[in-house]
Parts: sequence; C-alpha cells; structure tokens
Amino acid sequence: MRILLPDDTELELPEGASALDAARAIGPRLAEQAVLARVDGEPRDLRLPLPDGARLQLLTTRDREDPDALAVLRHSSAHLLAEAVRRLHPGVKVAIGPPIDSGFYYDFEFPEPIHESDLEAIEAEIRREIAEGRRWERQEITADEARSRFAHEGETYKVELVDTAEGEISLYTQGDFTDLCRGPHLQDATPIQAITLTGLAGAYWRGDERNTQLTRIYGTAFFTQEDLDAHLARLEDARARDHRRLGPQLDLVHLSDASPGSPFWHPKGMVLWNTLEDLRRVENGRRGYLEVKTPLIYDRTVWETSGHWEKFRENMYLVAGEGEEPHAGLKPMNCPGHMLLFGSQLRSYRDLPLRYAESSTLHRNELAGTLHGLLRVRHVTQDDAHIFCTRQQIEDEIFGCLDYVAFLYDLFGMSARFELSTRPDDKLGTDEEWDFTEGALRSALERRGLDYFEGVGEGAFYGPKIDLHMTDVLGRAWQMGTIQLDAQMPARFGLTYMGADNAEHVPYVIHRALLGSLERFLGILIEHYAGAFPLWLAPVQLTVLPVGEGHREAARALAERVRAAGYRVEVDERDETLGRRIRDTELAKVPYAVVWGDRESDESLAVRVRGEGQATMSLDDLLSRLRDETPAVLAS
RNA sequence: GCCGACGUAGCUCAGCUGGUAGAGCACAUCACUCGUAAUGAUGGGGUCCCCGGUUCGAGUCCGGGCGUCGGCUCCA
Repeated sequence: MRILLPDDTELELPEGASALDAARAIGPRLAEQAVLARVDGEPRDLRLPLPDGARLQLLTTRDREDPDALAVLRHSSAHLLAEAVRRLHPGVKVAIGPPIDSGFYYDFEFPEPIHESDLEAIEAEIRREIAEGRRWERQEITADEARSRFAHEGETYKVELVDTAEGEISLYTQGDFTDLCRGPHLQDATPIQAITLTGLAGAYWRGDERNTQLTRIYGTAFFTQEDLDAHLARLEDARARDHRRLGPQLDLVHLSDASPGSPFWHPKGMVLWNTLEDLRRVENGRRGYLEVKTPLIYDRTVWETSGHWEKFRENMYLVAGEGEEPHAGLKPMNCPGHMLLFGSQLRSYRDLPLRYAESSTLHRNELAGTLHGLLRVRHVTQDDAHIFCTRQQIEDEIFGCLDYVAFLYDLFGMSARFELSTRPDDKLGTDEEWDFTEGALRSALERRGLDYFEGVGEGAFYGPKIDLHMTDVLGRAWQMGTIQLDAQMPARFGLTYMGADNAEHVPYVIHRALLGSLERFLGILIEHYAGAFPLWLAPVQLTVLPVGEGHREAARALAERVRAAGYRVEVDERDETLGRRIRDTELAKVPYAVVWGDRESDESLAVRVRGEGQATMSLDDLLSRLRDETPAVLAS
C-alpha cells in the first residue's frame, strides 16, 4: 500500500503497516521521536495500522506546541498519575483521566479522603516512574473480556465505561497499570520532560451531582521544562490582570463579607459603569428601544404565573412579614415586569415590534460556592430588553440584536464566541414550531455573517437562543450576552395583540441582554484592558502635574480648560516629588499626563502619553487628539 | 450545595514544637518645592474572620459557622 507524506512524496509500505512502521521506513531517529500520527488530519495512535492512500503526518517531540502532540503527552501523563496513585493508595478506584487544554486530570475514588499535602508524594512517584522508564502497550479485546477483567479488579467505574463504550475496546498498559482507553498514547515516557500536579478538587462521576463525588487530581505536562516555566509565568501574568486584583488596586470596586456577591462601586468604577449605561441608553434610542422602569418586588402570584416560583424559588430572595409565609419575591429577571407592562393596555399589530429596555438591579441567590468576583454575583444588573413581535418579525428582530451586539463588542475590540442553542429534550411546543424558530435564528446569524457553533439540546424549554461567550484571563469561559426567543411566557401572561384580521394573536417575545450583566461585563473589560482603559472609558483621562508649588494655580487653570472641553481631569498637587507623582499616574494607568512648569504654555505642553512616552504638543493638538479617541456614539 | 486549601494592620505578607503580635507599602505630622516611574525623618494604627472547647495560658491545637480561593454541579 501507499501513503502520502506532507511533502507530497509517496511511501510504499506492506499491507497493515502502522505509522510507526512508516516512521521506521523513513529514519530511525524519526521513529524514536515520534509521539503521534496525524492521518488525514485526525490524530491517531502510532501503533494502529494505516489505511491505504492515507495522508500521514508524524508529530515528534519537536512539535512541542502542537495541541494534539501536547494532548497525547498529557493523556499519557494522566495514566502515569493513575499508576502512581494506585501504588501509593491501595484500594483506590480509577474513573477517567483525559487531557484538557491546560493539562490533564484523573478522577479517583479514594478509600480514605486525601489532602493537598499528599500530592507531593504522588508527584515524586510519577517522577520515579519516568526515571525508571515506561512503555505503553496497546491491546484490543472484546467488551466481555474487558468487563470481566475490570469487574475482577473491582474497578466498577471502568465496568460502567465498558458498558457504554462504542466501537472496539482497547487497553493500554504501562508499568503495572492497565487502563481502559481509546488512546492515543506515547510510545514511552521519555518525551515527558516536565510534569507537575497542580491541584485537587471534587468532581461528580459523569458530571452528575446525584452520583458519587470523586476526587480529581489536576496536573500539567510539557515536552520541555522551559515550556512548563513559560506556562507558569503566563499564569502569573494573568493573575496580575485578574479583575479581582485590579478592581481594588485601581480603586474601582471592592467586595465585602457584609454582602457577598454584591459589589461596592467606587467613584472611579462608577465612571466605567455610567459610560456603559450612557452607551446603552444612547444606542437604544437610535435603535428604536423604549426605556421603561418596572418594580423590584412582585407578588408571588406573578412568579407563579411566570413559572419561576416553581422552578427557581430556591434561588430567589423572598419577602415575608414577621412569621409569615413569603408573599412576594425580589425579581431575579425583568421579564414578568415587561409582560405586565405590555398587558396593561390593548395592543395592535401596528404597535409591533415593541421594544422595552430596562437596566435594572436583579437579585439571584446563587449557590455560595459559585460566586466569583464580578463574574458571578448575586446583585446582577442586566442591560435587558424584551421585544414583542409577530412571527414574521422574528428574523429581522434577531438580526437587529446581532447587529447591535457586533457594534458593541467591536467598540471594545472584543470578540465573543456565538453559540446557537437548539431544542432541549423537555421542550414545549411542536417540532414544526421549533423548526421555524431555530431556522429564524440560524438565518439571522448567517445573514449577519457571524461564525457560530451549535449547542444541540442546549436551548431553554420555551425557545432557542443565541449566547455570547468570552473567556477570562485564566481561560475560563463565561456567558455574556444572550438573545432568547420565547413562545411561552406571553401566553402564560395572557398577552395578545389585535391583528390586521381583527382577531387576537399571542405575540412572540425576544429576551435579550447584550452586554449580559454589567458586573460581569466590567469584570471582563478590566481584564481585557488589564486596567489600561481607552481614553473614553478611563476614569481619569488626564492628570496635570505642577512641577513646583508655584505652578499649582496655572496647572488648575489648564485643568479647567481641558475639563471645559468635556474631559475628566485631575490635578495632582500633592506635596510629593514630581518623580513620585509621575509614577503614581503611571500606576493608575491614566492615559495622559501633562507636566506644567516654567517651560510650558498652551502652545507647548509636555505631555506624557501612556505607553508611548513623552511628547510636546499644543493644547489644541492635545484636545483634538482626545476628541479623536472618543467614539462617535459617545461624543456629545 | 459538594471536594480541597486559605482567613494576622487599609494592601501584600512574616510569625518555629502554645507563653501578652511584626515588616514593607499605604496613612498622619514635620522638613524639602522638586523637570518625567518611589526625598528623608518621626508617628498612629490589630476583636489575629466569628462562636464554642482543650489548656495555668490559644493567632498557633480541636469542633461548628461565615467568607475567600481552586475545582465540580447549577446559572431563568
């Protein structure tokens, strides 16, 4: 048979030859360094036979940044971890141990709980294994053989995995550890030049909290120590721009035990907040939204109508008098308020689409363990809106939301991942209905030219949705904006409009929050800019620094001239050295600093530009520069 | 909510096998009035997260609670 190599040359091999055979045919060094085959673009174990005519690429220890090469390295590392744990903790049961983006983990059920301090010994044992040498052997067996083998060993999780496995069953053995595993794996452990265990966590078997909680050990591995060091250095850098550190450091916001999950916004943080609010309000006006304000507390009957009383009561803050049953609840979302508002008058098809916007405080009693800085809070503020429309208007309205969302994220230079979530198992409504609604969302996405991936079965029970996701500095994904189509809530609230046919119809409603929660958006924004906000967002846009005591008055006058042009200006006339005040301005990440002394005049200013160093320019030049950096939507 | 770790001055942290708590930064006062990333001196500042227990004695040991951090689950 023939296979095709990356340089388009052909290699003639005997029938049934593996990628490793191919490597040997090319050169012994390649065979030795090979870690993984890529066959027609797909990663494949080196030991597996190649199909005739396959396009083969061999990944070696030199492909140390290739995601597939790293994945196989880490997958084999996870097996070494399991081997070490079984030796050190007899009676442990092994579950699963895959590679992940940042490393690998393995889940175990320990007979006795283990602690973080136990990791050191496990890591030492792994190093010992590597020093001693480990080779992986692959073996294919039937499901029955696998089942009886793992049942005999008492590995109940493996038995369960065999029962649900599809296709052929394979085993990989290294040292005295044999694991049920699809592969691929390294030939031997020598490519694992840097490995470390990074943490311990609880994790439910198969991700279901009704199952037993296993102990998950996390680790990471690289082809070189240098790569591991770089990885750890990147993590350290990321922590420096973590919004939980920068928020208090830049005097923007803090959190307190006095009200967990509820940020205290400082004056400088409020500048950011209000800028987002201005942006939202101005742009809503342009795009045909109508601002409304609805109550924070509603009678429980409203929550019973909406279904929240039944479904989300545990996460709601309920209101009760002394010794009473709760009779009301704080709103965890705005929908019911907007439904009631729509229903308060007779509506005509001529009124539609009707777009109600409200940026309101919401309270959600999130589980204690889920709170996370500004990214997961109990006090939530959504840039919310509800669009009431007819069936025919859905696609255009979704398109409008997507256009709006693209406009907003572009403004911040951020790119979100779009996910289309389709019908879940417990959906309401017919398949025909879902075909239509999903189709409307899909064609709006395509018409706007947006790339998206599909979350099959991830939709809400009342309709499909489009979510935006972004990652924080540590690579964790967070849901930002959401656009949800709802064909159920209006009916629950008995909402109708009079159609052109003089008959009542139930409107559709689109729930949409584009930034998502302002708290979360600001958290991501702080990390996105590492606190160095563009001029138009910066809490202080310009600091004037008088050189000496005698320059203070002139500095104040200059500040006043810039302030009059509409900018946020401060004069730092503290009794500190100039060097010190420049340093503080720099650390506060103020975009512009102007030093004012004997040599300066409106015609010739000493301007320090953040990230660029010093420049000399006139006041007029400076002001026009400031103007250029303000987006049109916010230029008043 | 679950698993693991942590909680000491406004912040970052030290405090050994239990013996009356410390540094740097920040803050205040004084001197200096300064030309592009830290002037110097002096001083004030603590419910060692909370409650209970062991002990002659607890920041330190034990139990419970709260909060934070890393995960899991959840997220209208």
